[in-house]
Amino acid sequence: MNVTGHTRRPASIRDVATAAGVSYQTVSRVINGHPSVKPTTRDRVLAAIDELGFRRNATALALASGRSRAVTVLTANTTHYGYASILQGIEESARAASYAVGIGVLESADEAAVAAEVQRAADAGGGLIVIAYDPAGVRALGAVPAELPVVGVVETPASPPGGDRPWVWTDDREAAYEATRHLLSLGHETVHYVAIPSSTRRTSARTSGWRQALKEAGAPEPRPVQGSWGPAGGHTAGLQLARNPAVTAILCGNDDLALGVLRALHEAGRSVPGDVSVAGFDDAPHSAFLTPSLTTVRLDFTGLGRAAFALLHGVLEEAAQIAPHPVSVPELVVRESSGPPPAGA
Amino acid sequence: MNVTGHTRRPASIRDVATAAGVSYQTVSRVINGHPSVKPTTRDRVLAAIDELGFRRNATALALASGRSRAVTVLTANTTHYGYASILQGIEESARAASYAVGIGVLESADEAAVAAEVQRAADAGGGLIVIAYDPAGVRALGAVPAELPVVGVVETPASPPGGDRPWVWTDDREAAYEATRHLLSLGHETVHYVAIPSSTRRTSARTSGWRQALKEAGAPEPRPVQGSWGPAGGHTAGLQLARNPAVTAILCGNDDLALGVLRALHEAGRSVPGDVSVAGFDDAPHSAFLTPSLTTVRLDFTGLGRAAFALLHGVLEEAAQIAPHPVSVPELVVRESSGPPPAGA
DNA sequence: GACCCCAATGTGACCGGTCACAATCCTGGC
DNA sequence: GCCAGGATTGTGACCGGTCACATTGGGGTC
Repeated sequence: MNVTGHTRRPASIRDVATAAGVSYQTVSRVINGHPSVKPTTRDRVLAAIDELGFRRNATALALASGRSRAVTVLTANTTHYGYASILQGIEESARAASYAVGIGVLESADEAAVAAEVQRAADAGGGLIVIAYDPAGVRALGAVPAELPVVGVVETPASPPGGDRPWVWTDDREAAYEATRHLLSLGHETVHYVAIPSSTRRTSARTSGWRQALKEAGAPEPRPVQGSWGPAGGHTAGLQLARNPAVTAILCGNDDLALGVLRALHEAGRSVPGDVSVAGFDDAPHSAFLTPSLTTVRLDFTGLGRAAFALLHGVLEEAAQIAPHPVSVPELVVRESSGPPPAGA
Repeated sequence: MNVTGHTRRPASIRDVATAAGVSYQTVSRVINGHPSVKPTTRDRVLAAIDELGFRRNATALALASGRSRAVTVLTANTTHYGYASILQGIEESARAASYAVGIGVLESADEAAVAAEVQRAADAGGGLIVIAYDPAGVRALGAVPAELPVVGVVETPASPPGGDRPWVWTDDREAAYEATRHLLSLGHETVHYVAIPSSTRRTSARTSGWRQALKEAGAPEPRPVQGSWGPAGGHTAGLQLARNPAVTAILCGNDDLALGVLRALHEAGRSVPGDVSVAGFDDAPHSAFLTPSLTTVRLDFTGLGRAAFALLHGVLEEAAQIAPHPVSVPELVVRESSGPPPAGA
């Protein structure tokens, strides 16, 4: 360890080289684990490295070699549970692989703004992971230049927005299908749906899973209510649905939405699950502790993030053991907010 | 724009130079806005830049100049509301200043693990922002080498863990004080406290604000109940408090904790605010939509993040207009979960 | 018309690594 | 005892920028 105090510039490989009495190239070989270095020499170099507290300069490495061991995550949001968990999963495995993680937030879905963000991310070097659950993300994924290594975390793999690139996804369709079936199986005539904003013009995977379950059961298909991402949107949608006495079951695009719906029903004087059943999506940490606790579908966002990184890692290094389809299985969690419809209905 | 298709290596300043018939240094001057370049020349260079689609290589810039326009945020968590919001605030202003944002998660508070993370962050170059609301963060802040530009987001500015470095903080003490006073003013004999884990051994700012309010009112000071960060911890603590019929008011270290407490009280058959009043901390997005909606203290985490970045920015560049004490003012938000104590009490 | 000065531009070295290739050292085979 | 050939090690150039300094070209001033 360097105890001399004068820690001016950090030591470079040439400093280490002179200290060990070898050439800088030999030092380079040692830190890269190159086989043909005489053990004696290696030890001398390692001693010098330790003595000078040498650390390989990541910037220089990136410049000289081209590879940068870095991922930039492009996302429209960092605070929502799902997004944050994906990010956490990415960071976790990136750290394990000693990759640096950068983030870029897509504040607006505006074409120019998105393009600028993608550019910035590209400038950072390394790989890219784009969370494409929303219009901004989808647009960003599409704006990534073809030569850049990128993995998309997408809502649904069908009809890729950005060509044939690697994606990961959760089976939202199946998840929505199961949740809807659960509600129907309790005896509800049909299930209403409060949607999160769709990432594209097309019908979202969640919506189509819900629709399929209704169709299979021969249940009437009400028009989905458009929500936003947060509880406020759910609240608005919930007030609207609460006015309709025929509504006895509501599936929500995510748990925050469900929270808002729960509140709206309470304000409208309709009890849950006595009058109306509510189910959410994601199993956010607080959902189990609501009153009533929320029936929801648990999605493994962290695992999704890990899978995304693994995929990117495979693309960036040929040590690629890419899991073919890293789809995690959604799990229905039944809690207090769902039950049979009221006797009269 | 480059339309030739063959986008091999991106253009460098030397490519631009030959294209414009000048030396690379002149190109460098143009992209840096150096004054002494003849307008004619500048235009020629700009044309070449546009033609070749040149973008300055951030890595090379960092290596050659030393400055890297990057911040790394070190945090123990990315999913909790407060942390995520701070991160969002940082990213927001970093983007505005065209700084890259990196994140490093302190998964364990273990000394060696923390030191490793700090090292990694240091290797990334640029500045550092450490969120030091918890033991891992505090330890990380302490482990940052003196020569590294760093800003700490700390719980309380007194008795700095890392020497006399720049920090930002919110006035948690005042916030807790106000919340407690609010509950006392409703007529409660005293206020119980469910604490978030303290960042240090010492009494946290929130705890001491609560204590002060009690003392001033001459109210008895019950022992704080130790919670965790999430709803589960609040639930456990809440069940414990619910057993004590004397408890009529509970202040919680954050809204997630309060959520758990609310649930526990419900399970114990104690109504809120009829039997017990509950107040939280942070004003998370869902708190307004709980049933009952949560009385809490709103803290401007995003603003805190912005302030942290501004401070760091000032340290990194002498264009430093550092706001002296970027303390945002907490605001009490009274909702349904707090009210007068039951008549009999 | 000589001289000086400053605006405008170019040259070489350097940041801290890597890569490709050259040079040296040993060691065994004949 | 000589030489081939692999094991070790060293040299020079380069990645794409910046920095410090040298060089050129006019436009005053006297």
